[in-house]
Amino acid sequence: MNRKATALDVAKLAGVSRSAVSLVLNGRGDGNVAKESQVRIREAAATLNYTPNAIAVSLRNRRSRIIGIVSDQVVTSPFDGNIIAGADAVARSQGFVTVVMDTELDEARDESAVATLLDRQVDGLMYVTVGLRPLHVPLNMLRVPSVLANCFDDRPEAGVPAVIPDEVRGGREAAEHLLELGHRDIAFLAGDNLTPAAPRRIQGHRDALAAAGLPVRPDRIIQVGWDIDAGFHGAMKLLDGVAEPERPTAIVCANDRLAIGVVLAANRLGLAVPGDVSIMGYDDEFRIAATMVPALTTMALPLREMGAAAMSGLLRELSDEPEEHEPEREQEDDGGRAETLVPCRLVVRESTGPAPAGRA
Amino acid sequence: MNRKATALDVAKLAGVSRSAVSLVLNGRGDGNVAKESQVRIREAAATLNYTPNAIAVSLRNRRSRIIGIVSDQVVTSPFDGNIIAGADAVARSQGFVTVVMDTELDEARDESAVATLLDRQVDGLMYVTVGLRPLHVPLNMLRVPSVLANCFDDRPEAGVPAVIPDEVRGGREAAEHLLELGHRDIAFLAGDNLTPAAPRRIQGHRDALAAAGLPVRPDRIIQVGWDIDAGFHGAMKLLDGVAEPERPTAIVCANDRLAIGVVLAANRLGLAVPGDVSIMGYDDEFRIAATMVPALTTMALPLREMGAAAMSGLLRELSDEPEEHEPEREQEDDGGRAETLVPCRLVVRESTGPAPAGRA
DNA sequence: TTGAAAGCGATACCAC
DNA sequence: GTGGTATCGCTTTCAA
Repeated sequence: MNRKATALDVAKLAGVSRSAVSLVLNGRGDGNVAKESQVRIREAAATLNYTPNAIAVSLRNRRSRIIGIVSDQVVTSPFDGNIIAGADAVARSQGFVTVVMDTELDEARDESAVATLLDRQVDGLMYVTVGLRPLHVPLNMLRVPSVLANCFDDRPEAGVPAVIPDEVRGGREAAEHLLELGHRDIAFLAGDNLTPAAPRRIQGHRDALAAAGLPVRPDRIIQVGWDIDAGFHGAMKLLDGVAEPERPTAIVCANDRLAIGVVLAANRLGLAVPGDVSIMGYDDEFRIAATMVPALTTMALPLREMGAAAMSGLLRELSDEPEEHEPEREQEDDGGRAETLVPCRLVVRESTGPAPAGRA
Repeated sequence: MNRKATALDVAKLAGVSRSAVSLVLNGRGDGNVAKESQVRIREAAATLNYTPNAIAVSLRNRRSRIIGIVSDQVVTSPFDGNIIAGADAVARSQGFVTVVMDTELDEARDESAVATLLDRQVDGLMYVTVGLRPLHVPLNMLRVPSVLANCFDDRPEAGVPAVIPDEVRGGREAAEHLLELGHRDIAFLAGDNLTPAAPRRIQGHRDALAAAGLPVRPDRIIQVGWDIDAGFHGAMKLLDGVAEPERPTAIVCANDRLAIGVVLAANRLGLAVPGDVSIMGYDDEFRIAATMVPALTTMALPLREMGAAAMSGLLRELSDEPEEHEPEREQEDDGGRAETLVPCRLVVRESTGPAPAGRA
């Protein structure tokens, strides 16, 4: 066990040539190598505890069965890690492994991370971000099949397929849930527009209200921030000292931390959730939404699904063009960059309920 | 740009041999290659946009300047990502890159993750966990210099250095903060003992009370769980319907989510924080502790520092034995496995204050 | 000062 | 059916 065994060691022990070893261990033995030799080779490999040196294999084959994942800060931040989990599961199921490099949001490191990965002969690349966002893909990413998860390149010529959540629909279905519960005065709390997630969710919200024939009051859409304190202050503005008929009966928050702030405010004001006011979150943040008191009704981001879909697409592309990557063949079949929308999932828990009597 | 340039291309363009290229580009040009050739080589490399094929280099050198990081679920869970950030920063500063593989808490994948990394010729290995925990290091990890971050192997023969937070001291200093504010009746809320973090923090808490000559009431140590709802119910037990003189004036939570639950309960009961009861968190969870209402006083886990310390130690070991790793030389200088304790950091915010008048 | 040649470990073609 | 050999891209030693 001192130094790892090589194919040559196996060959010697089995009394055959290196080529025979290679053929047998790669499943191409039948019809090429005598059955008897095959057995001896396998035995030798087993006793020597032989595994091929992956470096040598990739050097030779110019392909590594490794998918490189570049993350803007998925690894180091608390969010969206399940995108990577979903991607990794799919990759593993097809005999690929993933390695991740995190740039900690430093765009200057994009190119070099990709270069490092490319130098290691990754077969494909995936770029993952925390939160939906547009970006310019690092140019060298185009050298191998690539995919974007939770982000997209809005320059049409980029041509890198993207997998993102269907935020508009998510916003719409959140509102529809509340509408079905009889709410007619629904506020929406979100952060800034730095991420397109905010305007898209709001858009869906508006769509739903409009479809229900309800007016969209501008003062019911509040963009305050993304954290607990923002939710708290936003809710105070909406609820504190406001007479009951003027109070919204439900508040949709663009993430679960905002919702925590809103609940905190409601508690402070002596308002029952969901008795007096229904509160929805968004994201279904792990260890947050489900354990809140009350447990948060929320719109779950399809993180694992997104990662899985992105990786599936990437591997499909990989197997389609087994030999050489042609960056020229830019246009997708549908004549543009492919953008896959994955639907969010409504999770009903305890923080939403019927509108208070008389307000429906 | 179609196919990557190789050293041979550079040599041809510069009109020299491949060896010359190698020498010059690796800084060993002076004294071996004519100054003039050196210039031509560098120019050629630049125009061809040449970077050495990392795979070939590692095959040749049997070393890659890559550190493999195995994570139990740091990547995919929301916690402790900054350990990796800290480690990566140090590695990068010394010309190493890190690649991460996450096992999603599936111990069966430990060995294979390490094997994959080893097959790629990583020069060193780091194992990182979410939350302090004991483990059995994968055996094959001993083949290269390795280090544990946020975890430890309690079998003395393992001999892998570990970097972990000083939880006992953290628990002690949390209590001391409250003691200094005049609190005399302090409760402690934690989760189960599945992670040694709980008993260690409690130990520190007891130590501090004992040192202050205060009794440690068993009913003031409550182990309920790690999530918001656990904090809520624990707090209700402590505070609901309890007459003021019998109520603890401060509650230390073993993480920030528990603290959220406690604040929620206090709000519900009409108790002011910190006016009626002071509440401390632990971890300084990103985007949670600082933005709570009120902002949480907490004991910050030194995640970045731990990652940095672990990586520094690993790289030091790597440069100490540049040639061959000898797994035999097991004993550390101090005669046992080295365990580095990194102190936690008290962060005072708004959720703690002086004990209520008459209760100090 | 320069270049030829020998590996690093594995694969695949091609004679035998 | 089998094994020799070129090759992947680079580093390093050794002659010239």
